Order: sequence, then C-alpha cells, then structure tokens
Amino acid sequence: MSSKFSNTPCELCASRKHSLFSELSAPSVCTISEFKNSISHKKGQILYYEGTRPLGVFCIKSGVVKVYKTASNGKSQIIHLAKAGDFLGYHALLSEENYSNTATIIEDATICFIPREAFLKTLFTETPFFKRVTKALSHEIGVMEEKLTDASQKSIRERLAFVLLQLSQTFGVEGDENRKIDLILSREEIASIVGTATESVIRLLSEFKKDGVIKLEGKKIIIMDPKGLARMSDFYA
Amino acid sequence: MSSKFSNTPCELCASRKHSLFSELSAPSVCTISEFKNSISHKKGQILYYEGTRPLGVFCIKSGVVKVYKTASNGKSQIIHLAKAGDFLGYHALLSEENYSNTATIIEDATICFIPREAFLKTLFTETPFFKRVTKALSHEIGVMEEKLTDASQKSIRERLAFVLLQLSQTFGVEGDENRKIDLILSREEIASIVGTATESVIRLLSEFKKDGVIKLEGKKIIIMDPKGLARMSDFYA
DNA sequence: TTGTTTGACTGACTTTTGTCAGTCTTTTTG
DNA sequence: CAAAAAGACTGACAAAAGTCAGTCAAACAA
Repeated sequence: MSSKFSNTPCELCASRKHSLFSELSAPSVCTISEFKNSISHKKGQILYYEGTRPLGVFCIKSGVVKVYKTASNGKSQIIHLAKAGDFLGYHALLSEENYSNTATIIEDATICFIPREAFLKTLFTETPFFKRVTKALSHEIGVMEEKLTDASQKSIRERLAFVLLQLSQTFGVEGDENRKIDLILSREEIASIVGTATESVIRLLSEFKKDGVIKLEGKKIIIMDPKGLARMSDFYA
Repeated sequence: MSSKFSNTPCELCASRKHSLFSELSAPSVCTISEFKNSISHKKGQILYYEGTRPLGVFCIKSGVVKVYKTASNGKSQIIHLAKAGDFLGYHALLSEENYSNTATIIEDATICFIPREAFLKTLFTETPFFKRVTKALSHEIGVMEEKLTDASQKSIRERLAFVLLQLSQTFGVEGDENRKIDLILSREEIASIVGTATESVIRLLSEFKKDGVIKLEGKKIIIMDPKGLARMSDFYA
C-alpha cells in the first residue's frame, strides 16, 4: 500500500516553511533530512494506532490526516485534521507514552517519518527548536481547552456552525463572495468532529442550506455567509 | 486580601516532592527559592484572569484552585482542579500568549509565585527540567483529548459518574469500605466540571444516592461503590 | 434573634438530540 | 453493465437534558 518515494531533502521541502522546522539551523535540517523517510499513503491507510509505541514523528508534506480517539461506545471523536506542514506523533514521543489516538489518511498524502533518535537529538541540542516545540505544545493546550469548553457548553447546532467556519479557515479556497471547503468529508466524519449523530449533521446541514448560509457543490461545502455562521455558532454574545 | 507569608525555601517545601521541581538541581532550587514569593489566599480570590498577561508561574503549596474558562453563554467550564504540588500558568508563559483561562481559589491556599525570568532561565539552562516540563505538557494534551472525547460522546450521567471517580482519586480520603471526596464543591461547580445544568447534577446525585453508589456527609460526597460508578461511567465496554 | 440571601432541591414542561427503520442515490465491484 | 454496497437522506418516535418557577433549608448579617 505505502510506497517509499524519492526523498526530497527537507531543505527543499515547501511545507517546511510553515512547520515546526521553519527556523531549524542548516546542519540540523541536514541531519533530519538524512534520517527521514518519505512515504506515500492512500486514503484509508492508518499511520499509527492508539495504544502502540511511537518510534518517531511524522511530518506531512501533502495530504490530510484525521487524528481521532475511539470512545467506549465505539464511536470515534476526531481531535484534529492535520495537513501539509503539520507534525504528528510528537506528543506521545515526548510524554514517553503510547499513542493516545489513531491517525488515518483521509486525502492521499506524502508523509515523512523521522526516527525517534534523530528527532530527539535535534530537539535536545537545538534550544531554539526545543523552545519552538514547547511553544507549540503549550499553544495546543489552550486550543484543547477551547474545544472542551465548546463541546461541553454549546449546542450541536452551534458546534456544527463553528466547525464549518474552522474548516473554511483551514481548508478553504476563495471564490467570489464565498469560500469553498476544499476537503471531502463524509457526514459521518463531520459528525465525529462535532461529536454527534450522523443524522443530526445531515438535518442541520440541510437546514443551513435552506437558510442560505451554505451551499453544496458535489461533496464539498461552500460557505455563503460566514458572518451568519459565526452568529449561529455563538461566536459573539 | 492576600498576605505575604514567611517564605519557606523550596528546598524544604513538602509539596515539591511530587511536583515538576522534584528533580531540579540544588543550585537551581536555590535560585528559584530566592526569587519566589509565597502568598496566602482565601477562598474566592482570583489568582489570574483569562486574557491577561502572565508574569510568572504559580506553584501550589497547599489549598485548591479551580481553573476555568467562561463560555460565550456566560456559563463557566472548569478545566482542572489544581492542588498542592501543581503548577499553574506555565502554558501561557511558554506559548507567549495571554492566559487562556481564569484561576480562582476554592480552598484556602498558600501559593508561591515565581517570576517569569527566574522560571525561564532555569528552564532553558537545565535540560532535564526542560524535558520534564515538556513531558508534562505532552501528557496533558493526551488528558485533554480524553476529556474532549468524553465530553462529546458520553451522556451527562456517565460524565458525572466519571467526574466523581476522578475526584475521589485526586481528593479522596480512605474510610472503611468507602472513600470520601475531601473537597467542598457547590452543585453549580460540579455542573461546571461536568458541563451541564445545576439541576441535572442535583437530580443525578440524588439518583446515585438512591442507588446506594454514593452517600452525602454534610457538603462532602462519599463513594460507596466505586465499581458501580465505573460501570455507570461506561469505563469498560 | 430575625430577616435576608444563597444554595439545594423538586416538579412540570419544552427543547434538543439520538435512535430506528426505511428509501433513495451514488459509488464500487464482479 | 448489473448487482451490491455504502452513503445520504427522511420521518416517526423516544430519551435525554435544559428551563422555569417555586419551595425549603442553611448560612450570614444586621
């Protein structure tokens, strides 16, 4: 399934620009580049499983990966959608625990694997990089607090509106007077992000469509009225 | 309101044993100790406010602090209850952002304040300490993922049962055949942890009491049947 | 001590959300 | 291409949870 690809050196990788590696020193970039392994993945493949031991970190060059946990009721909760430039699996490596979630490709991807030792060595010898990673970790905690608060306090309707806004910010492409979410997600996957039943997502989406705040173009969602969505998501007040 | 106290040196502080500082080198403990400031706080006082700039970190010597966010609907969501040995406010410091939450004393506390510079200097010069902090941050992310999944997928009943179990683990004192949660929380505060309405907490608690899994002793809750609670929280299955 | 405030609690009711069963449509595959 | 499978969707219904209004009890203050 996965095929090893020509290893573009990290020095030349376009997605590095906005990643944790953006300010890494030249020699370290070379070290990482030397040990890394670029692999091509198809939709549906699993990058790693919850509960297994991390052997390194992943850096996404292209494609989209969903990171999710499986709840005790069998349903899954999507924690995060990772795209080009994002790193995966460093939490588990740094906490010295097994993976706390599962990562699955949802849009064909090219992903580099950086073995544990090379990553940690660079981390501990390059303080600016270490600081950068720590900053990212701390930031993520704030993001998770926000998600937790929303999940506990907002209605499904508000949460769906908010998720659509976020998706349009992360995966949006500009049209005239609107914004298309350039990512194919099943209704079930949207439900797994929001944390609700698939049927609820379907009903709410058609409601949003009827109200003219969104439009469907094939499998993709177009945001027609971001301000309206923001109001529905209780972004103000 | 707050009164400055005799500064017990960190070297002698009992709560250091289990804190992030547990493996700090002797000279660094001295540096921290020299710059820190021990302050006594009464229930209801606010340690810091969401949205303000962090000037240092807090280390709890005794007492309990609730860390919470205020949602757009005005209700608050308790993220964490911090007790002796816990650190507060380092996320914001490390992410170089304003506080993402508010911290309020809920049980009279003595808390040391370590100024930004002293903390950061120690962090960046002592790699083992830095690693320890990073490990804690990464671990917390896993915990938050778990909380998010529970909040999105479990029923209020399951979540309340789970919260009671957690509280008994963190604040529990052993009795014969039972375990008392040695912390006074209002129903409203419990609701803010679970993320529900106060009335729902009241109703469910009396239901749990009727079923014999808990008992009330004054303002405190006693867990009579932890296994039963675990089953109710859908801990297995 | 008594009036006042606050928190705990209850019941009736509404709204939200989930579940189930089934149809229709699209995609996949033999 | 046809059959099968998966996904999108709908309606009816049930269950969960929130809201509102009000009582009761405890803590607090004058």
